[in-house]
Order: sequence, then C-alpha cells, then structure tokens
Amino acid sequence: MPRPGRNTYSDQKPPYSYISLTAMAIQSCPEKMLPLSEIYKFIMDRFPYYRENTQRWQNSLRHNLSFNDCFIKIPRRPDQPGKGSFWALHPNCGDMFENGSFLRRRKRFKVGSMQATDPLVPSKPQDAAHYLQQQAKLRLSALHAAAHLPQMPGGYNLSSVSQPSGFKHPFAIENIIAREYKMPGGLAAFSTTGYPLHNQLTPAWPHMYGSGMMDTAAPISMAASDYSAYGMPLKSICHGGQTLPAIPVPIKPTPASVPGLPGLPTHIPAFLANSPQSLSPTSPQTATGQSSPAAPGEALPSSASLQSAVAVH
DNA sequence: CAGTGTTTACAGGACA
DNA sequence: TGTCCTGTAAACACTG
Repeated sequence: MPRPGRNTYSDQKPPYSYISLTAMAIQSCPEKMLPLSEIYKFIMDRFPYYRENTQRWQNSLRHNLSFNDCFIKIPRRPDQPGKGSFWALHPNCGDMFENGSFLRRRKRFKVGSMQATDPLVPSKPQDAAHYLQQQAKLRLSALHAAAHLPQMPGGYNLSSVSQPSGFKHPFAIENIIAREYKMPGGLAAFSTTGYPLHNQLTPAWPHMYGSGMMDTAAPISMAASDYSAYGMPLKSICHGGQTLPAIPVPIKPTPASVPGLPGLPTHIPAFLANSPQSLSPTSPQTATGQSSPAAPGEALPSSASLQSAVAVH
C-alpha cells in the first residue's frame, strides 16, 4: 500500500482499485452516472498519478467497466448525442467494499448471485439500466425544481431537504476517506496528509469554492444549482439539460424512502460537499442534517420533496 | 480515425 | 495451496 507523503503522494499510485476509482467518479456526480470520458477526467483531475500512461490505465478501466457487473451501461437517448454510453453503479452493489479495503473487494459483485438488497431494484442489467434511467429522470426533475424553489429565509437551506437518514454510499469518497481515518497505522495520516483533496479541488472545482457551494454559510444560489458537483455545468452533463437521464441514482434505498420513489436522493460525497476543513477526522462533518452545509450533494431534495417537485413538473 | 466497448489471456497478490 | 480479485495487454468490433 503506498504511503502518502506529508502533504501528498500525488505522484504515487492511489490505494484504490480501478473499480473504486470508477465508483468514486460516478458517485461524485450528482447524476450518479457519467460517460467514460468524464470518468477519465475525474480520475485524472483528482489523482495526478493517472495523468500518465493514460492508455494503459484507461484500457484497464474500460475492461473493468465491461467486466464487472457492478457497472451498468446506460445508453444515451436520442436527445443526448455523443459518443459512448453513461455508466452507473448497479443499485445493489453497495456493500462490495465493506471489508474496509478499497484495493480489494470483499467479493465480486455478480448480478446473478447478488443478495437482494432491495426488491424494488431490478437485478437484470437491462432492467437496472432502465430503472436507473427512470430514477435519473426523477432526479433531474427534482434538481430542476429545487433550483427554482423559493428561497428560504436566510437562504435555501438544503440540509432541510437532504436525506434524513444520512445514508452514505460505501463508494462515496466521503466514506472511503472516512474509512481510512479509522485505519490503524499508515493510512491514518492518509486523509489528513495524504491526498491533497483541498489543493486539488480548489483549482479543479472553482465553482464550488467560488460560488459558495463549499461555503457552509452560503446559501445555494441559482448559479450554483446550475453546476453539478462535478464542477461543470449540469447542462453540459445533461446534454441539453431538459430531460436527460443524468440524475442521481439511489444505490441503497433508505428506510425513509417513499414507496414508489425508492431511495431517491442519496447524497454527494462530502469531499465535494464540505469545506476542506471538514475533511479533518475531528471535523463535525458527521453533523449532517442540522448544521450540515449547503453542499451540492445535500442539495438534493428529499424523497418527499422530490415527489412534489416532480409532481410540479 | 479516434473513442468506446467487449472479450480473452495471463501474471501477481490477497485471502481462506 | 487453491481460489478469487486485480491489473495489464491485446485484439477486435462498433460508433460518431
């Protein structure tokens, strides 16, 4: 396991498998699905190690996408031209890494043999893709609606519409990082002195740092809502932005999920959502819900809000 | 033609 | 030690 340097081991290989990296990329996007090129971009933005030998690791990554059932290919629709499909995580693949290691999975995710995590989630890839696309539609509508919701006094407090259960997908960078906090020995320092998330994020995610998305006190603005957590305009991800599939997808529905809208919005990784300070192990990033910052991820409406939002549309 | 997606093969490491 | 997972390479087909 590579040991992070004092401030970074940016040029060393990250302690994540391609599956982890890909899952991170997908999870980091509020739409919970990304085209291959955006997955590449995410990894290269965040991990300088992968800015070299691109052909090698990108081939490996593509191999993983095709080979592993935990990734689902979601075809573009006619109104979203472009090359390649979107890739999403299978809704039931949530606990592959529950052994705490993101280098090696506890077990390989197989569609046929997987545990029925959620009866509402189709197990067949095609059905799952369709399911994800439907969820995406709902999410996009919700995002759109949320962006036009009237401002709450003192600003639109997104935490009030965030997932109440605080569920975090195991693939979320937030969880990956958090897990590493708990790791004894080497990786203990990883998250604090390891990847320079802040340093890398700052230039790479100007919209967050610049628009108040990362500012715990700043209300979410319309401008901010126009941008995904990916640091690029939602419109560009959504290819026109009106109907497109790219909406976040629930990985594991929460008990709070509304029937009919299983597990709707989940979250956005905290590293996208929180200020750099909150990456500290001692930071109260766990205080999600109440004082939770108006993070892009938390910006997703709750299931109930979603329903009404969708209904409005 | 470049990018994307699929498949096969093999080596190496982790784990039971 | 055998099995499983991961990483890598390569060939090939498809598509915009």
